[in-house]
Amino acid sequence: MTKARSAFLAAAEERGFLHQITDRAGLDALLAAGPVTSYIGFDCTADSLHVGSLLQIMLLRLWQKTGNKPIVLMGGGTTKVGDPSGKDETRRMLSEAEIAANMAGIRRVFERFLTFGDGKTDAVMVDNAEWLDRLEYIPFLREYGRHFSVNRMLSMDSVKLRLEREQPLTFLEFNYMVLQAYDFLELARRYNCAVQMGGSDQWGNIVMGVELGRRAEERVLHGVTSQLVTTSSGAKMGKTAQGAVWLNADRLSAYDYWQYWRNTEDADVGRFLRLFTDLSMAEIKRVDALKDGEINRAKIVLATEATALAHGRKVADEAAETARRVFAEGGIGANLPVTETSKAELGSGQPAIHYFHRTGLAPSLSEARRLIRGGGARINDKVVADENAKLSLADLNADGVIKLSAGKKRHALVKPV
RNA sequence: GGAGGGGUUGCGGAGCGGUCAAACGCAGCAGACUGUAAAUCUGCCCUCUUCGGAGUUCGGUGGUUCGAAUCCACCCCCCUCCA
Repeated sequence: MTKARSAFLAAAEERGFLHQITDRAGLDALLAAGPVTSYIGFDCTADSLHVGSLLQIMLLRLWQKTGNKPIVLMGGGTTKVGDPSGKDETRRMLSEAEIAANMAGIRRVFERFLTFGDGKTDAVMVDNAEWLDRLEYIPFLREYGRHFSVNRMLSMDSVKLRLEREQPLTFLEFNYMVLQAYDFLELARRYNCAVQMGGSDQWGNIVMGVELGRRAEERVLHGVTSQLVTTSSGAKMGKTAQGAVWLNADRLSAYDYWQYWRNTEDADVGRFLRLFTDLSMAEIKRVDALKDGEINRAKIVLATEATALAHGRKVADEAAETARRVFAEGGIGANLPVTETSKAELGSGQPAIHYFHRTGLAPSLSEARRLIRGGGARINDKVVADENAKLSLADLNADGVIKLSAGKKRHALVKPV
C-alpha cells in the first residue's frame, strides 16, 4: 500500500484507525484536493456515550484536525427503529422524550472533542429525524425502495447472523439499513457530505449508502470503517464491572475514567496512545519504548492524556495526583468519592457493612460480608477481620474522614457532616 | 390457522417429582504472586441473617402431590416446517 498523500489518511493509517475503505485511492485524491465533509452516525440510546464509541469520536476529531469538516449525525429518527447490527435482541423502544434527552447529553460529550460552529471545517450536529420523520411510505418505496435488493440485504451480516442464530428480527429493524443508507444520501444533498465513517460492524450499512448514492443520483460517495478495538485479552472495550465507561462526568467521575485508562493491559498501551490521545507519533514512540515496570509511566501518560480530552486538562491532572497519593503513598486523594453521614449516626456504631454498602463499594450487605470474609475490605487501610465490625467516631482519621477500601483499587470516604 | 421444538440464576448451558438456591463453562469480585498489567492458583458469586438459619427464584396463572424447575391444564412469548 502506497503512503497516502492526504493528511487525514496518512495520519489515520499511521495511528492504526482504519479497517476498510471503499475506494482508498479515490478518497485520498479527494482529500488531497481540499476540505471534505464526512459523518458518523450515533444512536441516541443513552444520555451519554461510552468508551465503545470513543474511537469514532477520535476519528471525527482527527478528520477535523486534518482540515476537514465533520458532521455528527444524531440518530433521532433511526433510534426509533433500532440497529440490529451486532445484537441478538431487539432494542427496547424509546419514547421521543427519552430520545431528545439522550441527544442533549450526547451533544455535551461532543463539545469536548470537536469544535462546532459555522466555519469551513467547524463541526455540525444534525438529527436525522429532520428528514426521516417526514418520509412518506409509498413515495419513499417507489423512489428509493427499488434500489435495494432484498437478496443483498439478507446476505448482510447484521441480518444473516440473526437469521442463522435463529434470533428474531423484526421488519422494523430490517429497515434500519435502508434508512441509514438514505441518511447518507440526504447528508450528501444537504451538506455535500461525501464520506461516511463508522465502526467495522457498520460496513454493510455504509456500503448500502454508497450504492444508493450511485444508483439514485450517480453520486460518488466513500465509506471508511475503523478497526474494532478490543483489549489484548479479547474483551470489548468500555465495559467494567460497574458498567460502561462513560465519557461524561455525571455518569463516571473523571477519577474513575482516569483509572480505567491507568489499568490498561501492557500490550495495549502503545495502540491506545495512538488511538485515544493527541500525542505526536514521535512522543508516542518515546513513551511506548518503556518496558516492564517502567511501562506504568506510559500508562499514566495515557490515562492523563485521554482524561484531558474528555474532561479537561486540569481535571486530568487532579485525577493523576489523586491516584499518586492513593497508590504511591497509601493516602487519601481529593477525588475519592465521599459519602456523607451524620456525627450522630457514626457515633451510634453502625456495622461497617452498612457503610460499604452505602458507599457503593459493595452492591448488597451480603456482598459486603463476603468482601470482609475474603479479606478484601479495609478501613483506613487496615484489613477488616470481623464481618460484624462496627464503625465509630474513633475511626475518623486526622482529616476527619474514614477511608474504606474494597480491594486495592476501589476506595471511598465516609465523612460526618 | 396447522404440526413440531423451546422459554432455567448476567451470558451460554445441565437438570426433568424429594439429596436443587439448581452441575459445568464464560463473565465478574476478592485473596496470593506482581508493576494499580497479563498469566496462574485459591475463595466467592439471589437477598437478608443474631451465622443456627430465614425468605424469594427456574415465561405467567391455576392444579395434582406430604413435596414441583421437574407432572397436568390454560395463557403469553420465541424458533422451524406447512398453509
